[in-house]
Amino acid sequence: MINPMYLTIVEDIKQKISSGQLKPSDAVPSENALCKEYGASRMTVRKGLAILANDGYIYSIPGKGSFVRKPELNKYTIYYDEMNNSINTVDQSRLLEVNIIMPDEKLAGELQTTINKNVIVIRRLFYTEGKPVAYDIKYLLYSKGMPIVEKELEQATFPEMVSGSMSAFSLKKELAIYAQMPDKEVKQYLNIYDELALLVVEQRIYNEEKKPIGFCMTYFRGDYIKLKGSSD
Amino acid sequence: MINPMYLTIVEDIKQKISSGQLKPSDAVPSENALCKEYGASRMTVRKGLAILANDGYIYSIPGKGSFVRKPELNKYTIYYDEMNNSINTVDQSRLLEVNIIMPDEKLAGELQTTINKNVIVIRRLFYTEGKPVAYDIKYLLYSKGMPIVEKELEQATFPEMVSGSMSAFSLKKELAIYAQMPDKEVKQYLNIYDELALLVVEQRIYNEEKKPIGFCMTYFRGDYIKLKGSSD
DNA sequence: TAGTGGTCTAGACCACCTA
DNA sequence: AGGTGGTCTAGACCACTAA
Repeated sequence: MINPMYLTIVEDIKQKISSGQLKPSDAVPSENALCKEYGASRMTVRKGLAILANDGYIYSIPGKGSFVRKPELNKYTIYYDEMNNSINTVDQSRLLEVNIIMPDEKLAGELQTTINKNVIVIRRLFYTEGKPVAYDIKYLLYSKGMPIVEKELEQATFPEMVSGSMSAFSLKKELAIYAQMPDKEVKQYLNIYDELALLVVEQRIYNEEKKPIGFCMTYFRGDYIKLKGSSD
Repeated sequence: MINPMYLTIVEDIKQKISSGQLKPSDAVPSENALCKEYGASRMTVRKGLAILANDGYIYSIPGKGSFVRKPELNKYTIYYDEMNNSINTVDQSRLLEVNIIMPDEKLAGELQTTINKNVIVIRRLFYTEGKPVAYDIKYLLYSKGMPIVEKELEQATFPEMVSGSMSAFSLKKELAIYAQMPDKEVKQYLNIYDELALLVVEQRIYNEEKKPIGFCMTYFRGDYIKLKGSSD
């Protein structure tokens, strides 16, 4: 056999689901039935079903059976890196400001901290072939191990800045994406003289306990960014 | 015991990784070592390791061992539905056009078909509280089971339109997201009189063999859409 | 009570890697 | 040759569900 037996089971059931022979909320044959059908032991059958469950094809209810799941029609995976997107790569970065400030009330609320706690501000401009393509501003709660070398700060993405000071495995991250007209300040930074739309990406990073660690806004020239996502 | 043993193993190793006690590319103790450490059988240990591998914490190399994976810092999951986003819900939809056309060369290329094959066009306007918020245009290769009832077409999302004619499990989908200024046509449709940015979302749907089934562009008023994504 | 999935064991053989 | 992970077995006991 080229394939291990559990993969044969997986492929067979996937095929039955994809072809419509098994429809959402239909029952998959019981583990014992599959054992007999394939002449396999129960652990082997269960390994196959575990893979199907992990891939989102089925779910199991103790005492009842395994059933075909309704597919998630709206789910996509996106890889976001403020320095690289599907139509552009930042080849140069300029540090506009690195500072320690007291947050105003809005920022303090965003970071769930108080206005007398120090916050690091990092403002950068991203360039491609000498032209400014994005304006980036980050606010970080200080913690040990933060990069403070300018060369590092110029090149680091948001998660990278934080992952120096803690294991990146425990980070929770959120994105918000929207379109907006530039204000005067951003127009100046990005050399925008005529009408041009901005793509704005907000990033929030939390620790394991969902406490905010950092907040970031990146304003991309609309003609220099395209984000891509895909299912599976 | 409240937790099954394999979950204890999972939590222990996750904790060691999150705390930095085990770093990326470090070796996880071998299966036999874990068997002894927890007094468990090998299958139980392997079940724990399989979960860690599935969650992206470790990977295994036959003959060598299991190792801590570098976390994916840039990965996000986004749920996209042209009718619903994090700041707005479409409460009404108007069908502008349902038609069968011969594609021009650009569209034929996009759908990897020829200019003498029929293509369905569906153009819609989305409203919120009586105001137009998005202009939506879809091109579909015809196949059996397509919805052709107007009421269905008004309310269906792109994947829903296609999933009537085939199992949604076999679909591959892609998104592209960018910002753009509206042209005259879109300005009219969306009642835009002053400067307003558009968020444009392109959707592509493919069948199992990666052959295109449909292509869709949705132009959102920038003030009526915010897409959200998150890690894990 | 019979059937279901969830957990777990104590073996086995294999292919692979390192020394 | 000895250790590693990958596959597989033939049992076991449990909690849950349904008739």
